[in-house]
Amino acid sequence: MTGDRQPGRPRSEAVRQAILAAAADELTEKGYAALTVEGIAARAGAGKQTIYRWWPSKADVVLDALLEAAASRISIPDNGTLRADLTAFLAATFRQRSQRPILVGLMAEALLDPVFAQQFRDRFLFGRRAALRGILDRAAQRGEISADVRIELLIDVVYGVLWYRLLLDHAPLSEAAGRELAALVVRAAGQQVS
Amino acid sequence: MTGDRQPGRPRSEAVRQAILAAAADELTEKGYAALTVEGIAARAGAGKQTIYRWWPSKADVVLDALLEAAASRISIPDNGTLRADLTAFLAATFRQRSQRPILVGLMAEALLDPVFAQQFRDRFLFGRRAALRGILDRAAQRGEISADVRIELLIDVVYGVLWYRLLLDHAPLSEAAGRELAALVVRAAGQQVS
Amino acid sequence: MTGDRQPGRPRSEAVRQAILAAAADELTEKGYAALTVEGIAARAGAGKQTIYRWWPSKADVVLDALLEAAASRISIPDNGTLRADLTAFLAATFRQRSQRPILVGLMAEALLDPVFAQQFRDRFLFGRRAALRGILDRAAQRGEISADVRIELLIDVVYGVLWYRLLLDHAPLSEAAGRELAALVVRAAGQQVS
Amino acid sequence: MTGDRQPGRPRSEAVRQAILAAAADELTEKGYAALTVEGIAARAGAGKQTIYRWWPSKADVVLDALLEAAASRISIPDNGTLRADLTAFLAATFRQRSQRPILVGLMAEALLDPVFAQQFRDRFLFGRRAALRGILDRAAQRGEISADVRIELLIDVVYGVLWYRLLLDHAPLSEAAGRELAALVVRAAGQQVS
DNA sequence: ACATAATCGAGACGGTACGTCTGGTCTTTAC
DNA sequence: GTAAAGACCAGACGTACCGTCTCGATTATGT
Repeated sequence: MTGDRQPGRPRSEAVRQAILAAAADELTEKGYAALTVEGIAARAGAGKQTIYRWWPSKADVVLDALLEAAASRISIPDNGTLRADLTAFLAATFRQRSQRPILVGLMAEALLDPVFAQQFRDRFLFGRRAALRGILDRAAQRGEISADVRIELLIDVVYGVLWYRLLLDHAPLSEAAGRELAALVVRAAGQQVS
Repeated sequence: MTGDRQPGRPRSEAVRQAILAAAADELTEKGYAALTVEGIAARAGAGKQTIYRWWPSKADVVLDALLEAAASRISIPDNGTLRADLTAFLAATFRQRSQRPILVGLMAEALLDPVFAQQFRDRFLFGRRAALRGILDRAAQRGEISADVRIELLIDVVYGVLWYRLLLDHAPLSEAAGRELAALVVRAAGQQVS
Repeated sequence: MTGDRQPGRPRSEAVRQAILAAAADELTEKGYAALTVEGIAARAGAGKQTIYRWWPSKADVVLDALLEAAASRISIPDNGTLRADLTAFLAATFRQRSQRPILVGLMAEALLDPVFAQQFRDRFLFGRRAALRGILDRAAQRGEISADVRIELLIDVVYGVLWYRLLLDHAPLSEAAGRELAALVVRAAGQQVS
Repeated sequence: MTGDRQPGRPRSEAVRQAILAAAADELTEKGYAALTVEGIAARAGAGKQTIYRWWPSKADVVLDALLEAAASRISIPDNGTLRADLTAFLAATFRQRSQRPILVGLMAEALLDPVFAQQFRDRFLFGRRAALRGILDRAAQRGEISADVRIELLIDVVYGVLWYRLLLDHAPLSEAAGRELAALVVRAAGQQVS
């Protein structure tokens, strides 16, 4: 009746965390582009093989590190109006500016590697979309969103602008920018005049 | 009007084009991630040094190849209404789907290399923004855009959605999608009800 | 008697020998000047890194290959007279004419690279001198060498003539030449008339 | 009757000397191994083509530079005895120790390149041999050299020891060493006891 | 004067090998 | 079986020179 265990030495949780921590440290120190499996292993005091055994690529390690750190999730606000909710959501999102290099690095990786791209979508991006979808769904129930506007498109608009600015870095991701974007989405979602 | 030439053998235009063509070929055959300077040189029948002499990185070669090919620019439509212009513009943009791997590769590079990022912005992205801005400016003169909506934000919305889908590949970039996006932008740009 | 081994995969003896063999083959096929680390690695089916890990330069690889092959050492003859010993020694030395390109190549390298020069002296040339010194020491004990002739100078004479001809290639290194040189050394070593 | 000149711009003597001087300078500064045609051309303010037009390799440039400098030849002494002449000759030779790196470099080149080797022999080494042969021939006429000793072998002994030490650098090339070598050659050349 | 012809500086060009770096895999011993 | 260590094959990196080539400019000879 004992919980069936497979034979052999069990995976070390300590090692796993050491690797994730090492990845995070290397990242903040040198940036994503200079990240190497070799470097992570060396800093973690781990063998390269140990990393390859559990993660298919360095991007997956970083993704795990990101998800590990993202325990402090963005809370989904509920202020009664779409504009207020959106503004709060964007402000909370923009506040995590320290994650920018990580997000940008992972996106670069996803662009170059379709296999990782799916991981990134499924384990990270879709989660964020779901949070936003919650806000918009509630707004729709309140009648704040016109029937002929697909909510998925609104999500694309919000995250599209967000990522586009994250990548291009041509415009600020300030709280004011959040307010402006929220206003635009509200306007786009609302009823047409005639 | 002085005809002063610098001394030494002049740069060979034939070689330049051979390299750009080779880069384009390698790209379509193997994809951006598998692109190497070595491979481009070999296919172009050129020395590696010749590439490094004129381009700081493989990304710059690809960018030049892209710009060279983009002689057949997207024409800026003028149909009298914002919705029609936008729909035509997006349709024309989406039609160049063969460029997707190139664009995605270059964006990945820009994310990893800030120096190249500036090149990419200045020589490519800003050019595309300018085209779109032309359409929106005309609409503004016609009074189709509310005074409290910044045109730059509308550009971010259009290209944000476009790039977000290009990168994520979670939604189609079809003509129907173009129509839907155009409608949304028109709605967001238009006069508020009350 | 402790069986302590250092951790990690041990160096592969098979690979070491494959590299030395490949070096020897490339050498006889193309000559020392055309020898490249790249070529050796390719022929040995080894990575370049593996060569650089264990040898500082291609010359050191060749030197090792030479020493490996020189297991069949020149035996030190003992025929009772200096003239007979010297003649036999030189004949044995000259017989290894196939080594000429190797020796010449290594000497060229030693001339251009002081670091390798020391290796070459210590691991090869001094060994040969020692062999000859054995012969001359025995002759000295027999009283065949005048007290006012330094044995080291005699060694320089023998190997000086040998190398000078090896390098210049202006006179044969035949058995007859060996006899003539032996005779001259005996004469130089012998007692003065008055 | 004018010395027929071919048409076209004549070779510039100034450039020729600038190149030889540049080669000599680079040599003393960086050593033979680090010498490059590119470096010589740059320092001389000359084009690479100009060098390749007149010299087949960098070694030939250096050889010309050496011969140019060797206008101050070693005078052939005539003191009446072989021992005195040889001692003086060797002392004069050893005194030019500054030439060591050049000689060693050229010898290395000759070892690696048979075509240059012939140049080096014919234009330099054989000249030196001839000087020594003059001394030995005179000694032979005076009866100082036994009939059964070939003069060419004696030359090999002298230059053999000289080059061997030049290359190996294991023993000094001092005036004392010259006296010792001269004594040995005299002894070897002289009449046998019995 | 003006063509002809060879030289010169400059530097681009196709190549080749360099020595380094990283990626993934494999082979040890220790636990 | 997992882990650290580190050797191994593979192959691209960016650099350095090679020897050749194409420019414009220069400097002579032969009309």
